[in-house]
Amino acid sequence: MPSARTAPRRRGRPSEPILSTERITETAIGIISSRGFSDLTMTALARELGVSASALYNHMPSKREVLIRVQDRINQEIDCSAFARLPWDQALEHWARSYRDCYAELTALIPVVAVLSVADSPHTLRMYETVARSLSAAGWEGAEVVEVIVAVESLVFGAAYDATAPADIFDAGEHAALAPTFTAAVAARPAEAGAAADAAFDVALSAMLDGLRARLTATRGRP
Amino acid sequence: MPSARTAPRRRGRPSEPILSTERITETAIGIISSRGFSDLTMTALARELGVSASALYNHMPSKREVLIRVQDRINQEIDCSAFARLPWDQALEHWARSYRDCYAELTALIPVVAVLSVADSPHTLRMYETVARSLSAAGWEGAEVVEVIVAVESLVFGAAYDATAPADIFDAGEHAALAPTFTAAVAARPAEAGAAADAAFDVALSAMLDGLRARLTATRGRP
DNA sequence: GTCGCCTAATGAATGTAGTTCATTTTACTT
DNA sequence: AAGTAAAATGAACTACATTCATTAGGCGAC
Repeated sequence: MPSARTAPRRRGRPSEPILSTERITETAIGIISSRGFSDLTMTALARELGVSASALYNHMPSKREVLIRVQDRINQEIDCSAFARLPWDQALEHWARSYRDCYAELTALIPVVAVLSVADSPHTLRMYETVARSLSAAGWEGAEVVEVIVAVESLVFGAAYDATAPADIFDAGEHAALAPTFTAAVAARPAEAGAAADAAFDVALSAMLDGLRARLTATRGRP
Repeated sequence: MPSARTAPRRRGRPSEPILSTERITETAIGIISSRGFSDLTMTALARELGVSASALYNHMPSKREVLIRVQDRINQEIDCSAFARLPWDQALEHWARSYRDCYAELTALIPVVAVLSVADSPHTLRMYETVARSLSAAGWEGAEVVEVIVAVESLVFGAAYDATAPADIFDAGEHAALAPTFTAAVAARPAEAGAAADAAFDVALSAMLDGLRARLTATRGRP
């Protein structure tokens, strides 16, 4: 409980440093987990750390930098273990599901991470290397390796949004008469939002993997 | 040029209304197109309309509402014409490409639209109905219709981010030694960011469509 | 040893954005 | 003609990220 302090610290450098990039990053993740992404403000982060907001800027140049650190840490949670024990396609499926689950809780990070250079994120880079090795060993060649990764990742980010959408997102409301076919199809979905999103992700992911498998065997057929 | 006014308007209701939801929406789109999404502030919008910022709140309850209107208008730009003249899978491909192109320019809108109820967006709803009819006619049944739409849409949103990512997003920089396989694959990509993203989207979309085609014929094989 | 620099904190201030509110003026309704 | 609703203004409020001047401890060089 670092937020509970009795006497306000006096000015000047403390004997023992209070902050570090690691502590800031972990506290940021803690706030996101317990209170949600929108509560992650520099002020809230500072309060949680028992420090003034401006002190953060001695360790992080900007909030964006905090988010970059958070992202790299979060990506460690993505389960890449399947690549060590399963063929590329099954491993890719495990990876994609774990990836989506991670970011379904963190959709607010997607606009940041989707356009973030991997150069600043060593753990993320390690993850890509694991995937790339599996694909390469399976016969994917050259740029295709990256294209397959990007393909799955694109689906994952989009599906993460869908996973957090409210249950009634496709209810036409008063305009239902405008879209009878669509409305009927929506009515056939599971009532629970999570189940509906899961079903759609299943369809999407298995279709994409089927297509990728077909492409790989077609390519290997004519070397 | 509504932004150029000589005398500041005096207080009170004007004889002729200056604002309307339509005018606000169109001006918002104009700002996004000419100056970019980040320049779309309520203040900038008001200035462009020759009005004070608070006046906007007589017509829109929040900025979010402005974005919802913008989104519904933007979705009219998505090309759905292929559904009238091509089989479901080819039409879906045309639609997905047009959809991605639209949102590649507007990634900042994705977090809003991806979780937005269609009830407030009649044009979006009409688009879904067009797609749903084509899928339904092709033999997709019940909830599958929505699942296919969500599958393609998820890919589209993710790919839109990828399309706007900087060219060096996958450059490992000083950590290249950590990821030799991945780095080699990245080096084989087209140098130009747009071309690389297009190639990845091609792989993703054609894989997904191949998989969906296979699923449909498999289902129809055993009724 | 003490001088000076770097580091790491505080607290005040700044800038931007979205939003609210009291007020004013006009149009519309009865 | 009176009363109500609509549509503008301008000032104020809030939240947030960020900057700046200031203060104080740690530490290496003379």
